[in-house]
Amino acid sequence: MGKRKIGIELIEDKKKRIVAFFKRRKGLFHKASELQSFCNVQTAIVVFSPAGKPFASVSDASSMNVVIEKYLKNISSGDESFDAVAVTCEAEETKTVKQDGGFWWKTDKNCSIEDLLYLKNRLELLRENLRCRLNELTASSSSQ
Amino acid sequence: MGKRKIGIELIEDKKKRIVAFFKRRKGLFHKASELQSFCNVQTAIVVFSPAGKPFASVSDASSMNVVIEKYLKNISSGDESFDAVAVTCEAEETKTVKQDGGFWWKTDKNCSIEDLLYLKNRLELLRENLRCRLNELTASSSSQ
DNA sequence: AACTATTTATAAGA
DNA sequence: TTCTTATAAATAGTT
Repeated sequence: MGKRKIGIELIEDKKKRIVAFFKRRKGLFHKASELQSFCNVQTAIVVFSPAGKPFASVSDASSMNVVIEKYLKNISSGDESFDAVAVTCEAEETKTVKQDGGFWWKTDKNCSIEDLLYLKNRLELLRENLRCRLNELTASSSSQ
Repeated sequence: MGKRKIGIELIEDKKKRIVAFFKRRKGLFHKASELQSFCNVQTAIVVFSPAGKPFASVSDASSMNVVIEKYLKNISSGDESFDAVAVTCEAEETKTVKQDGGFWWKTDKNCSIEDLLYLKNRLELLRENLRCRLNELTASSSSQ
């Protein structure tokens, strides 16, 4: 949107990229707040700036936070039934990008078993990483 | 946006609300993916539909780790500026999409309403538990 | 930070 | 939902 259309690719000019990031982060959060107001739903968004600074937008004290909490709770309790929903995108992935503006969210109608298994594996990896981090924290504090 | 401007308030007509939710969830995730591509940044969004169905969009498999790691660090350092994740859900949504070599969008198809509500509840407890656990760890280590 | 030419997103309607 | 269309919003490039 704007004076010229830009392709779905990294904005090379660093300065422009930074400016675009702030404009778009603002826009994204605004959209989230509209969604909350119009539809009365919870939303949680986390975005890291190019410099690595986190920005978050949460509809209330739960959403994302809740996700993390639940996840950790799951880890500590050893409950294996936890099943979260996760989606992955690769920012610089350019393998099979569609040209007509038809993006990933408007294609498949069916979620394959493979997709679900892949997702499940991703989540299990995440849990393991969290477990390790907690172990570190626990170890460092108990060793005092 | 559209043929008429609507105020920032709940859309009373339930049917219109559902339709708006669908459109806007799609738009929100689209904006997130653009942000990722244009600025090469990580994003994470989680949304719960009025019916409690979770929808998520995470930039990549490791970003969720990053988000949580950052979240842990932020909490322990007392930095409250952190915010993340947006989620949207739609009661009858039954799509899951994968495309563009890494872009994922999972709505749901194989999960029951019960599963989703369970997930939602689990998520809503996560943060509190995390905070408590970190407080314990911080307290025990700093008191040494 | 503002402005504005354009592109996008989307509320209604079919 | 799905598509089209009239409008409102977002934003790229510019000042």
